[in-house]
Formats: sequence, structure tokens, C-alpha cells
Amino acid sequence: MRPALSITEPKQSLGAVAYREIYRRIMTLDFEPGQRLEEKRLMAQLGIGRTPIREALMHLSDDFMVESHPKAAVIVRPITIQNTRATFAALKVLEAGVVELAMRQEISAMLPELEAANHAVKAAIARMDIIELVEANSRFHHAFARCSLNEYIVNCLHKVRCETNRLAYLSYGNEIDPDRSLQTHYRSVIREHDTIIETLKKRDENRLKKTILQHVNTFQQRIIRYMAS
Amino acid sequence: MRPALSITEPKQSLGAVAYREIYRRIMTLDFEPGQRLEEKRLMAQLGIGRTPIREALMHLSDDFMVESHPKAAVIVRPITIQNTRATFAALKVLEAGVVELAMRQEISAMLPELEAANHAVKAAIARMDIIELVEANSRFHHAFARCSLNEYIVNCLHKVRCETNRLAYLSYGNEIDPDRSLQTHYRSVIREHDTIIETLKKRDENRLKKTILQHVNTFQQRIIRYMAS
DNA sequence: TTAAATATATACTTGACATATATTGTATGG
DNA sequence: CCATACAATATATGTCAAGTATATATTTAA
Repeated sequence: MRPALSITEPKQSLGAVAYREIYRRIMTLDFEPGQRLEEKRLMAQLGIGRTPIREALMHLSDDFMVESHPKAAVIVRPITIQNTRATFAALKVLEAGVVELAMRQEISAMLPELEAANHAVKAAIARMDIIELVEANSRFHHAFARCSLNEYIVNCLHKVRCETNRLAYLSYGNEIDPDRSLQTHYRSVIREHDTIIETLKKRDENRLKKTILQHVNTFQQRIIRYMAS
Repeated sequence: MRPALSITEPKQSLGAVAYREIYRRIMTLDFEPGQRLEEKRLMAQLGIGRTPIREALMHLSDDFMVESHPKAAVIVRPITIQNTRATFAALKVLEAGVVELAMRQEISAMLPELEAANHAVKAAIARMDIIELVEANSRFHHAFARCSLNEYIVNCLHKVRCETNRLAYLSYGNEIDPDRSLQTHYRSVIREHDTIIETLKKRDENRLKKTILQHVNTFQQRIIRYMAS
């Protein structure tokens, strides 16, 4: 039996702590795209030794959040048109795959998490808390991905989501579209999330796939408009 | 200008060396599923320090080739029915995705590599060199995945392929089906590979997708028969 | 069978060294 | 005088070694 402490603090490794913290700073653009991440600096900033820092950087590299240039430098991955295109292309393939797989699985265990995340998204929008919005939205899509019960797909979507989260921070921080306002966008997101849960419960494969792809498009159009501006 | 040595030996890091060597031993079932991999042992066996060994084990864990039990042990990932099912499910989603993406890309640069790997597969079959067969087949499918020009998909398929390679070694090492012989299986593989290249060149999306999924099925059926025996 | 004590391997730290890369500085040629 | 190429330097990374603390697994005892 583990001590009660473990319930709230699963005694995560320092490597995991470093990953989370650097991840957060990259996501929130505190560490800007292209910026160099030096081990010594990170050690000082996070108060953590070199071993877990290097471990975290390796994992971030696996997740395509940083680029590793051996013997030279680790830099925050630049945001480019090409990368963004590839991100959305992968997103469509994988989310559609989730739908196909989820329809052949028992997924009732995932629903509470999905609905909790959905609720958190709505609350964050109501409070206009962008950081929490992106994180709750990330949890929602992670829970959705897990409906595939396929660790490969879940893992790959995690990496794609690292990038979409960064894009979300980028675009939500700026009002970019005078016609179709941010509020209108949020309403679309909420409506689509609700529809996703609804069709998932009904196991309506065609409508679910259509909704998911539309949901990706809703976001993609926003990003395209952002990058064009 | 780099020394001539770099052309053949790109001066890979010891971490990469360790990864490759442990990967090879897992793939060839020299390290058996479930077997524990101790750092000290690996250090002695490979003559490499602890840092790159740990780095390699982390990457192998990312690739689902080993399971990491923090503070306890790293073990070679067991081969189970469930994992195998998930592997093939992901394979079908991702390979179909590759087809969709490849059809909208300029992929002529990938064709030489595809054809070279295909040739190597045929040669390995002719020589009945199972190790080279699996590796050449792996290169073929890696080249095919790269036709998507999508690093997320390529990366995910790499992980899936780690598992399918292991399954291939497992099944090719044993004659398991008296009716449908190993030679018949090889002939199917060769025919399907040829068709894949052919339809890729012709950009015949429907036929390519059909062929790829059939190719996956050809292998899956063999594995199912193997596991049933 | 459960619980306590022990042993071992991992997670992490510190310090050090070699090397590859980037940077600076120098020299040569246009 | 400027630009290019080359040489020297500095710095950060890759790797090793040794040691500490701790968590897990194992053994022992109850």
C-alpha cells in the first residue's frame, strides 16, 4: 500500500517535472519558436540536475516540440507553414482513424473523462481563461483519442496535439478576424464538442466522422486566417 | 569539409549505437519478450557507459519496444494478442492515411529507395535470408511511409513497424501452415510490393489503398495462424 | 498469510574530460 | 577596401566515473 501522499502527488520523476515545465513554457510561447534551450540555463531556471534536463529534452524532441542538433544545440521548433500543413493533415487521418476504431470498442469508461473535459472547456471559455481553455481542450481530445483503445494512435495524436496547442495559444491570444469573431469561434467549438460526445454515445459513425473532420476544419481555418494576417 | 570517414560512418552517438544494438537483439528475439534489461548488464555487454545506455532504453520505451517500470525494471515488451490486434489496427489506419497523403504530394524522389528496398526483399527471399528479409521489408515500408511527406505518420509507423518486425521474425522462423506454404506467402508479398510501386507511380489511389490493406491482411492472417498454433 | 528487514537497481547529483560546433580572429586574394 | 577562406579559440554537448538516496523486489520473520 502506498502512502496517502501518493494519491495527490504520484511522486513523479524529476525528468517528468522538467518535461512538464519546459513543455508548458514552449506551449505558452514563453520559450519562443527558434529559441535555443541550453542545458545549463535550464538547470539553473528549474533547479534540476543535468540528467533529468537532458531526459526531458529528449522526450520533447520525440514529441517534435524541439529540434535537436547534435553537439550543437536544442532549439524550440519553429512554426512554419509546412509544419502546420503536415500537422493538420496528420490530424485528419488520425482523428478519422479514432472514429473507426472507437466504433468497434467498448468505450463507456472514457465518457466521464470526455464530459469532464468538455465541461472544463466551457467553463474556461466563460471565464475567458485561455491557458485553461487550451489545456482542457487538450484533455478533451486526449480522452477522445483514447476511445480508440490504441496506444499507437493515442501516442501519435499526443504529438500532433503538442503542435496544435501551441497554434491555439498563438491564435487565441490575438483577435484576427473582425467578421467571424472569437466568440463565434468558441460557440462552434462548444457545439462541435457536444455533437462529438452525442454521436459517440449513439455510435453514429458517419456523423461522428463528419463532425470530427469539421471540428478540425473549424480550427484549421482559424489558423490559416491567423497565419495569413 | 568533413573527413571521408564521415561518409560511411556519420559518427553516430553512442546512444544511437546502443539503441541500434539493443533494438536488433530485441527484434531478432535474442532478447526475449518479457526479459529484463539491466543497465549494468547492457553496459558490460555493449562496452558503453551508463548515460547512452539509459538514453537508448528511453527511446526504446518511446517506441513501445520495452516497458519501463520506474525505479524497478525495464523489460522487453511482451507479445500479446491484444497488443498484436492494436498493432494491426493502427497499421491499417496509418497505411491508408499514407495513401491519401501520398496522392497529393510529389513523391518521385522516394521511388528509387522504394525500388531498391523492393529489390533487396526479393534477393533476401531468394537467398532465404530471414534477417535481411525483415530488414529490407522494413526499409520498403519506411520508404512507402515517407511518401506521405508527413513526419507524424512516418514516426508512428516506425513504432508500429518495430512490432511487426518482431512478429515477422517470430513467424518466419517457423513453418506454421502446411497448406499455404511459406513460399506461397513470399510470392504474395513480392506480388503486392510490385503492385504497390506500380499503383503508386500511376497514382491509382483506390487500387493502391486496396492493395496496401490486402498486404497488411496477408501478413496479419499469417500472424493469426502463427499465434493460433 | 502477513509484515518487517534486507538487498539491489534505479534516479539523481556532482565533477570531470574530450570533442564537435560555433565564433572569433587572421590572412590572403580580388 | 571588402570579401572569402582559413586558422585559432571558446563554449556546450556527449560521455564517463563515482557516489548518494530511494523505491522496488526479495528474503526473513512472525
